[in-house]
Amino acid sequence: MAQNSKNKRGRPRAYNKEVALKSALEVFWKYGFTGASLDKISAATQMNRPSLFAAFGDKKSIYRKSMEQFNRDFFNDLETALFNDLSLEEDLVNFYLSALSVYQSKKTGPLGCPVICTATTEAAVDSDIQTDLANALDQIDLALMSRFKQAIESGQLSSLSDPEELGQLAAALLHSLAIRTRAKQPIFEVERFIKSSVAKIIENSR
Amino acid sequence: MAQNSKNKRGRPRAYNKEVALKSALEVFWKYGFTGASLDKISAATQMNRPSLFAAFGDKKSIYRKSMEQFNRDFFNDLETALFNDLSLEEDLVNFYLSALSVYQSKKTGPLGCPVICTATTEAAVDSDIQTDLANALDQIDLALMSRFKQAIESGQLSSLSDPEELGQLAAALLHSLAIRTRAKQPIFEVERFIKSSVAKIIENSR
DNA sequence: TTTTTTTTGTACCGTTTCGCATATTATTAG
DNA sequence: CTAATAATATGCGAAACGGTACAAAAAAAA
Repeated sequence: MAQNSKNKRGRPRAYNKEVALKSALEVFWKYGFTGASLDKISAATQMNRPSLFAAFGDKKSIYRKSMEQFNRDFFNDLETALFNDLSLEEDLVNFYLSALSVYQSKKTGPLGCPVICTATTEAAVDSDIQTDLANALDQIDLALMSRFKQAIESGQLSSLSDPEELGQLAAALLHSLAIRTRAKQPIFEVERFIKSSVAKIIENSR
Repeated sequence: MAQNSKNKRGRPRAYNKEVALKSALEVFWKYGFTGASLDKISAATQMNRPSLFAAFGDKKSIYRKSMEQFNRDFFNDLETALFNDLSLEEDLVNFYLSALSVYQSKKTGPLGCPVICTATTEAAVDSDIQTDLANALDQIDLALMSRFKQAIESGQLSSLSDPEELGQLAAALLHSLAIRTRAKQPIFEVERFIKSSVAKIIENSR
């Protein structure tokens, strides 16, 4: 399809929006919304401050757009793992392991979930970010609920179990994982936590 | 007792350390560590900035001390609820309800847990705060583990169940509660979440 | 080439930040 | 009443903050 679309008039931009947002995300991920200065973002994206503003708007807009992009990609990965037609237990474990690989991905040290770990602070003073966060949490709840519903319909879970309640409990595991990863609890064994918790959640609903 | 101890030389201090730290906490609770300015804290405590410094040290020290005080009080309440010699299920539900009453206590709107919701952001850039957070999480894990151990010993839970794994799963519920409260998820029913989750955790270990 | 368009790069503005230096006030000791 | 002590109150200063005005640069159109 090409149609290179580079027939535009002025000076060509030196950045790529998606790449730049990803770099901006890294800064917010580490420093949080308030702690991330535009100078740091400017350095990370290699864009001047006026270019940043022209491309994405003010600081809050950059933040929300970078989180939106992260959410989109991250959620795609999670859903792929969760709806992989394996057993419920395997799909769930893979779901958490997939999340964990992102939460631990930073070379600078594990930073947990950028949304849960930074938007939560800001949610109290900014209703837009609060809404973004609530929506992100809803999305996770719903995806898990949907997976449990599927398991009930396919007979893997008792029809007496409530998919909404199961979904919210399973989501709590993810929230905890996000926090614990960033806190770097020394004695915490992540994989044991994941496997034993998944087993407990499923076990009683057979 | 008494020995009024007010035999001190200079001008008497106009503040009470504990009360001041509590006021400072409110500011950090809402704005987070970075977002809370010393001017806001000064206004909330009705202490001048130099008095703040003389009493508690720099901003980070104020933060850590106010969180420490909160943790002490909060954890006391939680343990009281958790070790109340009721059934495991009742004690657990009361444990979460007790936490919830704090998480929702702000008139300005529910702010969740001050430690989980603000220290998490800062943990990535400050190793002291990261350690404080990790210790706080450990403390919760251990208390819950201890309660499960008690339930196993008293025969309420199967001796095959692992108290450490149960404790960490139960703690995850608390983490989730802290976040969800601050995010103000519209469709989320807290008490149903608590009761159904507690039931699921216990049910399968009978 | 010249003009037009779009982005980049430099530099600045007004505000807010934290920490501290200094002056003032209130209390006790002598 | 005076001196010593320990707090409060005022205010400064260097740095960092977010946002923007304006000039330089790079490309297409004429």
